[in-house]
Amino acid sequence: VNEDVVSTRWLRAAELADWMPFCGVLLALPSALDSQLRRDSQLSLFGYLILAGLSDAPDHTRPMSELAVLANGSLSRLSHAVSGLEQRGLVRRSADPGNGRITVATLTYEGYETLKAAAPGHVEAVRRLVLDRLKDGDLHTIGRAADTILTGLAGPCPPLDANSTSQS
Amino acid sequence: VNEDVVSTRWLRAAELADWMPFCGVLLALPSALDSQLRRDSQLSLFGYLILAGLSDAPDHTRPMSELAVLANGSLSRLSHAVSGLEQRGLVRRSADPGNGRITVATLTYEGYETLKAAAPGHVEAVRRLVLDRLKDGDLHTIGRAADTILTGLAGPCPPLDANSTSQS
DNA sequence: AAAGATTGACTTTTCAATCTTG
DNA sequence: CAAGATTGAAAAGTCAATCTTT
Repeated sequence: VNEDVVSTRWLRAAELADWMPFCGVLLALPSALDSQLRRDSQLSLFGYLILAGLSDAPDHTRPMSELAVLANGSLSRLSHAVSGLEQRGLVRRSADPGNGRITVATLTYEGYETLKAAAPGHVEAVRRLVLDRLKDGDLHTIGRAADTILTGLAGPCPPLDANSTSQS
Repeated sequence: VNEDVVSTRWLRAAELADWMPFCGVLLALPSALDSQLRRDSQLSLFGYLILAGLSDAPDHTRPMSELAVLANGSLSRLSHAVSGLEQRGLVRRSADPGNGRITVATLTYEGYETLKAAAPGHVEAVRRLVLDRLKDGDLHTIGRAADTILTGLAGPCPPLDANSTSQS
């Protein structure tokens, strides 16, 4: 019993049986949503979230760092992505009048139209791939759980060293 | 009320409130797991899944296409990734004796050792970031739901055209 | 000097084209 | 010609270094 399968050695079988499909969804669902958006709207999922994040804001405008959090990406990733959207005329960048070190991004008219055009297809995909497949109440359970997980993702994940020296 | 926020126009508020954090986890959790593995074990999450997939197989050997499914990636992505692992001596490729068009990947001794060394830290991260934060039963609910979603991800996600012409 | 953001170099992923075997 | 797999070029993402404003 000591030369067990590595991937299962440290997770109990019951945990593993639930973690593995979840992990699969984690890896495969974003790709699927991304593909749909690219195919039907020439927009990445990240790009979509950027436009959506701006559309929610007063004046369709937000500081970059705020937008990065909304779109679940690093500031650097956002900056690169916004450069692309800006070149396509979907977003405009400008310095915040009140604070020179803040850059705000603003949704252009075309950006808004692009988002409006992309939304139905994206939401349809979310329904078809996720919402419609869940049993009643599952979405809510998942939503609450996700909220909790998200909180934990803020802090770093320290390496394990002297503390949990698991026996072999 | 007609110039509503685009991102919320097509999902009911209750759905959105649960979908948004889930979407956040979808985007941010893989990165977090990836970072931990890269930092502590010089392995990507995808690379880890490849090694883990092989470690589960008889003779530590699997056809590429089988491995691609296990690791939740495309064959092309797998091929590139295995090239990297092969150069580092963690995996070996060879033609299947029984069927010349099948390439099988085999875990080397070093690959197995690398996986063994990486596993505790990875599993610890999974616990810390996910499992420990879930309420009793939530993991199982999520696991079942994920299984269902995964099934749906197999088929394509057709574009929406003449069918669901939503009113504005 | 720290916050906010950008940049460039490097790595990873994707997409379409290709190659090889059955 | 279809299945299994690889390749190369282009796109996207990550990381560390940098720049500017406070």
